Amino acid sequence: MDEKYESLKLENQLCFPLYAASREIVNRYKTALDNIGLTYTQYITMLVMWEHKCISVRDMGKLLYLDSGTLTPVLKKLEQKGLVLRKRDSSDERLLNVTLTDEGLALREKAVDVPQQVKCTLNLSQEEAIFLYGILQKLLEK
Amino acid sequence: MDEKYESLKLENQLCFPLYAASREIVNRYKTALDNIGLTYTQYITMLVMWEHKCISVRDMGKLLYLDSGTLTPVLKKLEQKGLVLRKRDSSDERLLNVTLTDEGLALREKAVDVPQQVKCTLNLSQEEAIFLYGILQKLLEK
DNA sequence: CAAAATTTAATTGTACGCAATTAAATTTGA
DNA sequence: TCAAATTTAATTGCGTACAATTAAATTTTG
Repeated sequence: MDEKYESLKLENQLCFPLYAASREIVNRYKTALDNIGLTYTQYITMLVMWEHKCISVRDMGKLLYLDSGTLTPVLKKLEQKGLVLRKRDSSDERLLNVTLTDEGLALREKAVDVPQQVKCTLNLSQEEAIFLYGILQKLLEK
Repeated sequence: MDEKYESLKLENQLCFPLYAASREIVNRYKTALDNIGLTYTQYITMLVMWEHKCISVRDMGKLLYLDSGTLTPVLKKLEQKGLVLRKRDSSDERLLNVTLTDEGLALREKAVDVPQQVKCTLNLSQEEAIFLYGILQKLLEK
């Protein structure tokens, strides 16, 4: 009788637990990130900086799937904190290069055990984690 | 040498693809939801309304893992659109009951093929979808 | 019973995300 | 070559998320 609307039940949505779990995990980072003075978005931005040392906003956006509308204010905040520098590329003034400062690099020492702190609070087996990672990558493919 | 920082590489984070995939999926709902005039948050709120007809903000919050800080403005917007009514519970004035209007119920007819429209754009097999669902539920457990 | 504790929704303030637009720099192509 | 198209970051505006606080209603407890 109500079969017609079966697909609209919350429990039949795949999107919803994905959305809820994402927020839940970001929340579990909160305590660990508070200790190093970063928000989650600032943290993943710093993960990119620690790997690349210098990168354009464009390339950062590709790695994080975020546009300048989101990144510009985040990067300005990180600059305020003294963790990065923002400077136009001399050979292409459209590009803005973001570079890691000594202070930004130093923060990595404090961030190094953040992943472990959070992993402890998750209930996934190694196998589940790997499978989940694979599926999520597939979802992210264009 | 750099092993110490291996855990801080973006590709070794489980949280990041979860966060990125969640945003990606919400985005894939955009076109279908634009057609019925809802945002994603308004949509999942309406999913609850279509199932329950009448529910308190408190219970809605438990189902969606959202607090009144998020829900109050969403529900006010849905009320503006004429899709729901907001009224204090007569036996406990602390509670605010949200009820579906005829217009809100009518919108379900237009929403009924939203899930199918979005599912088409995903690349997951039935098995993968079920496994993903199970893992996400596990993540959402307290 | 009455004071204290709890529950509930709303409000306030901060920080995203993202679409759309703008403006500047660069590249392309007739 | 130089006008048109493209690329890039910034800006603007809207809609969440969420912590912290507030205020009202209810429940608990001494």
